[in-house]
Amino acid sequence: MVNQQFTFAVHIMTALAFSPGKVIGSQTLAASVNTNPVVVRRLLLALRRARLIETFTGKNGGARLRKKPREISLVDIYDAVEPRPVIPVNERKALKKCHVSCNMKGIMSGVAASTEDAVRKHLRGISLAQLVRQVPQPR
Amino acid sequence: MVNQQFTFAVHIMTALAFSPGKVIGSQTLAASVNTNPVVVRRLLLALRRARLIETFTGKNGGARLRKKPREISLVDIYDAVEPRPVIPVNERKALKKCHVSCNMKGIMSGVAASTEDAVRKHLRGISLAQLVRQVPQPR
DNA sequence: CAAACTGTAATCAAAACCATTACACTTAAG
DNA sequence: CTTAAGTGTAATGGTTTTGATTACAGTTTG
Repeated sequence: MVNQQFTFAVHIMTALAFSPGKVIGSQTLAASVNTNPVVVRRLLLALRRARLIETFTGKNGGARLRKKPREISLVDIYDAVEPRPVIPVNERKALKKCHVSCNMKGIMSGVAASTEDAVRKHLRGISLAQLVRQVPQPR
Repeated sequence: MVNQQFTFAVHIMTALAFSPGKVIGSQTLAASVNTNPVVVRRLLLALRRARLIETFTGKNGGARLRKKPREISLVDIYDAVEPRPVIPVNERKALKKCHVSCNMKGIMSGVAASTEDAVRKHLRGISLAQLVRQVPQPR
């Protein structure tokens, strides 16, 4: 399986959205995701850079959403963690005497870019609020 | 990200489409992609399984398209090589006492599936003929 | 001041990828 | 019918990517 950072980040954001206003530590989040607190902290930094959350150091520190779940879409999270492109372009050098080889990089770049757009457009249509709503709420 | 198999396969198919009816060997294709013939042959097998090409063993062997480029879309190639999902779901076991943790797998599965659909739908709209048309034709 | 955190660097191990070697089998051509 | 040129396929190896872990300095609360 490839790069779970996006998956982890969505999990973290859903957890934060599930406890509105509450500051949650990386330890707790890591337990929910079932990974290491350092892995979580690295993602929290990325999410903070994207201004989706704020973090607090020191005792009782942790993270909290900066926007309402309704105002956060999955593309925001996607952009925050900057995963590698869905379709990687072959960067090796082309065979000079081959027309196809010489043009494939440009052609595939187009395919890769439009596919990336399609993914981002799709993710833009899914809000964090929608995901939180799918968690049974026994509160 | 999807691995380069899809990218390689598209390159191979474009090369085959560029020389209609001609049987091309894995050596030649490998040179165009700039990879190893064995890598190409493995992809050719996948493309054959998907009935997109036919292959010939023995001297002057190689591969050839079974359909017109206009009738082959990138999703056909995508399905042939079966890349890993664009969004991997976290398969680890959930933290029992955490509602979010217990439901994330289901929630992310939905996101992953719909994203995969979006990618496939996008690729369905791109034909091999369109790609070949982007190769300058000095013939 | 002590306890509980974050921020961050460094290191490790496992997994994913692709390249490569090797070789049996097939076919075309002389 | 023999040779050259291919495919089909397994096995192995090296590199890169990823995520886990350890370590520790700095921050904040009580």
